[in-house]
Amino acid sequence: MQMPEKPSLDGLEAKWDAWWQASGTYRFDRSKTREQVYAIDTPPPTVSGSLHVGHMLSYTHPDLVARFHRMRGLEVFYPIGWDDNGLPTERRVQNYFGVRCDPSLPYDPAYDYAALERPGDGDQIPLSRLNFIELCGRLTAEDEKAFEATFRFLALSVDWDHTYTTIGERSRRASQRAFLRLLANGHAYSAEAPTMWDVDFRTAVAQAEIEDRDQEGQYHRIAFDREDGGIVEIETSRPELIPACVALVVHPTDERYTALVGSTVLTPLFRVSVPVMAHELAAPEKGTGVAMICTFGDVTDVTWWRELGLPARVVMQKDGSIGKKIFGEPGWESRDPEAANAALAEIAGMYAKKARKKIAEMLSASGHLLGEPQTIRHPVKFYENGTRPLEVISSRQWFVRTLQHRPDLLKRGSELTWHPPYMRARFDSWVEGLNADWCVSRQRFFGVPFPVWYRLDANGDPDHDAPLVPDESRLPIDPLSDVPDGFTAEQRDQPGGFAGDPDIMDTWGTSSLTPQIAGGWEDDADLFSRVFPMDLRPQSHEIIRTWLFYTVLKSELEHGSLPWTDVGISGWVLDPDRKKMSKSKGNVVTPLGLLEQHGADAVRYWASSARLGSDTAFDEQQMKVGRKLAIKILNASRFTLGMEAAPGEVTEPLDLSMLAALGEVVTEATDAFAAYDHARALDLTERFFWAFTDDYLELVKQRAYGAHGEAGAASAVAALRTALDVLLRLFAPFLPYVTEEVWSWWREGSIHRATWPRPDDLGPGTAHGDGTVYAFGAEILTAIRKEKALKKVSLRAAVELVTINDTPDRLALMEHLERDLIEAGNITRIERVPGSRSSVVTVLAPVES
RNA sequence: GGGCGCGUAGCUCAGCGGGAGAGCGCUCGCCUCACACGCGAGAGGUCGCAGGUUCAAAACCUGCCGCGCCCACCA
Repeated sequence: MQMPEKPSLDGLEAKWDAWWQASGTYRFDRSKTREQVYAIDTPPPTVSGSLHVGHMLSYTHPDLVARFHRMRGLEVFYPIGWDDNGLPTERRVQNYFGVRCDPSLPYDPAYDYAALERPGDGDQIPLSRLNFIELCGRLTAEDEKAFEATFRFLALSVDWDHTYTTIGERSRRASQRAFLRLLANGHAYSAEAPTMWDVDFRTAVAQAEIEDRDQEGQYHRIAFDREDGGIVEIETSRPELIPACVALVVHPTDERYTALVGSTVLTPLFRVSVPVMAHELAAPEKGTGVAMICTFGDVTDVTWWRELGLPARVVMQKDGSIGKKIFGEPGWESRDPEAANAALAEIAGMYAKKARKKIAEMLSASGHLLGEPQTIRHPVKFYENGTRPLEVISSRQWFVRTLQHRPDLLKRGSELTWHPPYMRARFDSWVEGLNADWCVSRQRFFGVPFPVWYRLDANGDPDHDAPLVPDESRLPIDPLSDVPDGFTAEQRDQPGGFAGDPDIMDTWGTSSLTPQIAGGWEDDADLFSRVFPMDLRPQSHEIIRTWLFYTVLKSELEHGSLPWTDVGISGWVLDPDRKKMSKSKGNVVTPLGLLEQHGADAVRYWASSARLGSDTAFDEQQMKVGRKLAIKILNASRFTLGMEAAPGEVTEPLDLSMLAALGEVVTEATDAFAAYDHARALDLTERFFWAFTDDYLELVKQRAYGAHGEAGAASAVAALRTALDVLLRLFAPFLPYVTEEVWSWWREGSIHRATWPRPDDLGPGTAHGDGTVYAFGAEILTAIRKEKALKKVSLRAAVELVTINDTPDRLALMEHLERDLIEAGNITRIERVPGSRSSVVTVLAPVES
């Protein structure tokens, strides 16, 4: 036995991480069949900055499950990826290097990126699309190394030979293949349609990436002139869109306005004749009950525009400014084109906010603004990463059908086993609230391109209705570099030639395929058959509507099945103010700093004590408790294994009773773990362990040293070792480093490949024993200690007499405890008084001077 | 506006039909030959509020109040 004189936690992480990697402890054995495999669809963290404290929580949870099932004999498929593609990375690269992507520039294969690596440079150096993509790849590769180091410190038992990136070749191939198949079977389509648009990033965004933010705005009460005299009053928070107004709308049953429906009114300033129409969505209680329909102020406008068959007069441009249009031309008829053009010229080029103020002034001057604008707070839609409100802009985009699959998706949601179950409500409410198909194209650069080209007609106009697609064997392709079959490179962007689709996919277009990418879908059909559908999707709750939803959708459309059977939802880490731990705070408290300060086992202990689904307070105190537990395990192990007496048969009733009690813990902890309640499994184990060291060790210590002969010592040492062996394995998923360290002192191989304990491991005695003797012994010991504490004497202080008043049944147990108690309490004599009460009276010996 | 979750000792939480609990913190002790990075003991709570069901409610039902989150068409 190799046991250090003074055991310590220092350096355990580096030592065992290296050993695990070298011995392939967590390597996936792909010879196992699907039934023998437990597969986890690990979240690929976004590589656009640093890990934060929340990651320590949400990545520890699946690791606990992985280690539990691995020890139970399943082969665990536990891959990990890095989500590097997407807008957050582009933004980070732009800020980090001071560059911007200019797709009009030619690619420079010899570009000197080293010259750029001056963080903080504010210059906007233009880079070609491919150079920009290469630069993104360089930075994310650095981040990925740092992420891996932190996760390995945390002891995630992933197979580090099995990693992927979402911009990598396998991910691009899988994403493009999935897209082509969706296109082929009609689940994907492109359309020129109004979509939510971020004017800063200049890209379409999907419903899932939109969030409401409460903003200040102004209600403007505005008069529209009726052509037969009189006015109609409307209220709007967006008067700058009056030039884009195509109609007014009222509710069909709103008697105030019934007579108006069918008439026309003139828009103020622009003098455009627009109809007053009726539609169910008009809310009589909002504003005046008359709404202005613009192309497009919001998504309701889109509905009205479509359902009422209105024309489009768009003034909002893709950069968020008001464009120049010419009134008087077809589609832009006005009763006074000159005035209309003059009015538009006043606001052209302005962004929405400025134009709003300007047009309010103009309306005021013309007498169409009624009263003062009323300041209000109202929800405004933003892209989740954006800073300016979204606009509705009409453009050509790719969509994946979701609306028509709603019933199937709800059914899939109900087939999933959710941990905790109530999280399913979030999935359901999201699916039920879907109002648009998934807009999956982005007008960005660092992502997976759509693998399609378009024929150009003689005028050079693309034929979007019949895209040219590559054979799947060519994937992945870049349509802006690669050439479709039957064409030559010279025909690119030439009339009669072809053009590549310039867009990339929503980052979720790739992330929604993590089970397929990690599982080797099509690239490695053999592997895929052994891991898919997977067992567990661990994730946090705020991405149920994105990652979880899209993954279920893709799996349904491609495989007609769920991608996994179980979902485990981790909560958030809250700072002491009960707010979600913010990025800035997360940067002050870095994961690596925490791991170094408290030790990985301690951080894992904190994470493990949080149940799935519930948010958790960031609590370094709890990490200190975890560290104390790990140190206690070291010391208790050293004590147990340092006993000189040889272990023998467990014969003493106290020893058998302790093992029986531990058997109960094994059963309950196993059940809890199997039900994804890791926190309960830890709690049960920890509770037993502390009582084990405080009471059991104290009770048998002297006997184990040989105070009552060889047989008594042999029984105690055997029981101690058996208990230690089982406790170490129960602790192993939570505290992988300290348990591996102790295991290495006296056992072969890794504890993380050892068998998860079963009640049978506690020996035959447990079959007919129970914890009664052990519990009673602890109770008496506590009573004696209490007396000493109250008398403020040492726990070694001699006790002259202990009188135990109790029922005959319980007193009978003393037969098995008396000798051990006398040693543990330094007692001269124990007297038993039969009765009905349960009490212990202790008489201390006089203190010797 | 709809939905979900949570309100138990100063803090973090467990308990979810019959004893109000744990850890931390606090107080008081103890160098006891595994551990002073330790050990022992103690104080501390009308279990958010109000009704109801029950022999019995922290736990079940109803209604409030508070907190957090998810969803919802910006007039």
